[in-house]
Amino acid sequence: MSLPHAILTALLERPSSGLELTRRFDRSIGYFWSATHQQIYRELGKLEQRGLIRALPSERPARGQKKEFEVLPAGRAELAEWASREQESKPIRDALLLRLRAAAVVGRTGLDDELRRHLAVHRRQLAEYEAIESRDFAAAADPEDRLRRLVLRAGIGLETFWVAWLEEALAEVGDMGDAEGMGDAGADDTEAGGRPGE
Amino acid sequence: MSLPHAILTALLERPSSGLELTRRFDRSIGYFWSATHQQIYRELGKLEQRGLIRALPSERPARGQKKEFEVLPAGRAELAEWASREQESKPIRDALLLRLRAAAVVGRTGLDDELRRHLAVHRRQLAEYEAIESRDFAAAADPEDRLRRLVLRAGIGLETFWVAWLEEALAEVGDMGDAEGMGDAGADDTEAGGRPGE
DNA sequence: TTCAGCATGTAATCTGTTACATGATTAG
DNA sequence: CTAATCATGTAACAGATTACATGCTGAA
Repeated sequence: MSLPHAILTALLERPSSGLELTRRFDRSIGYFWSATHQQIYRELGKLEQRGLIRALPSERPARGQKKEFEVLPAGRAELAEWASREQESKPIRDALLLRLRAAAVVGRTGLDDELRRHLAVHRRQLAEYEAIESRDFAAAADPEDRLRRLVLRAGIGLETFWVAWLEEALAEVGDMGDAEGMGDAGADDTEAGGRPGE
Repeated sequence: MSLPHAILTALLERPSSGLELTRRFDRSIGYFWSATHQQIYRELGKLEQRGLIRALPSERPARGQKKEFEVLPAGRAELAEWASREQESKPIRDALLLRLRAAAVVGRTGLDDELRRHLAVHRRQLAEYEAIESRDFAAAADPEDRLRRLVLRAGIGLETFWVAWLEEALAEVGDMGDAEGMGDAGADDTEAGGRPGE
């Protein structure tokens, strides 16, 4: 149930049309909560029905015409309530880690190319975040900007971690030689977190 | 499309029944790809239909009776193909970061309690990973275990990051005083990654 | 006047979540 | 024999993804 709240936050920061929101989700908010335009339009419809946002009056409201939304007081209240509610964070869900685990059983074909590719992606993302930080938050003073900077620093920290881990992984994998580990080594009991209790 | 491959990996490591898989997903594999028992049973059914796994012959196959599965050669091939295929990693999707962003607009009520709560969770998880590492991977030698250890080290790195970031966040938020920032400060143009291009 | 790009939307499908249903086994 | 637990499932729904459909606007 986070997408509607992501949209409310974005609309409070600036009233926007569906496509404008989509573009902003490709950049700022979307850095940690992505959404496609289909999701956004559907959710805008629901939020309007619930009376949390409204379309700004337009001369010609029609299909293909721009339609801007703003947050109503009920929407702000709903967002404030959600933001202060207890919520558990979801566990990690990362396909690359899963693939490494699979590679331990079916072989490491193409693994180092893939690690290198991901390393390049994370290095680029890290550089982007750092550019944003020095451009927009060189002297963050008010609480609002300090909170936004904190969020950005989470992105920087995460990308920094991935870069470091991928470098470690490449060194490890490069060190293993060409043996592919295709044999049925899966019969042993070793499993991260599992040896004694399986 | 990762859940079937997570299951294939787990079954190659050890043939199991649905509930056994569920328990293993609560620990090792589930640390980075979680799944409920309903998802697992549904997926086991599909994998069996596709001829990628089969149920081990049992005396009395019936409802309520344990039913163990093993991976067929076609399943191993499918997993090997998937593991070597190019795949993009999904962007970050974290509700806590979203809530910080919302808090910048609607106020920080209850935020520091929530940060403290998350900090405790991540500290506990980090300790758990570290215990697993020293217990199961004190002397990892073969490539299979080195890959599994690498995956575990990703978990350790991520939790380490979160602990550090949450400590930083608590210091920042504690430093902001009791002003709640409820004013309509959202009308300014500042947005992480957005100032010039919005 | 046609084409590219902007803008809004629908439909189908897949994945994940929550709630519930049912049978088998074992301890008291 | 009853309750707890193990074990396998079904159903309904919510959320996310992919593909497609439609209308408007301005430039070549």
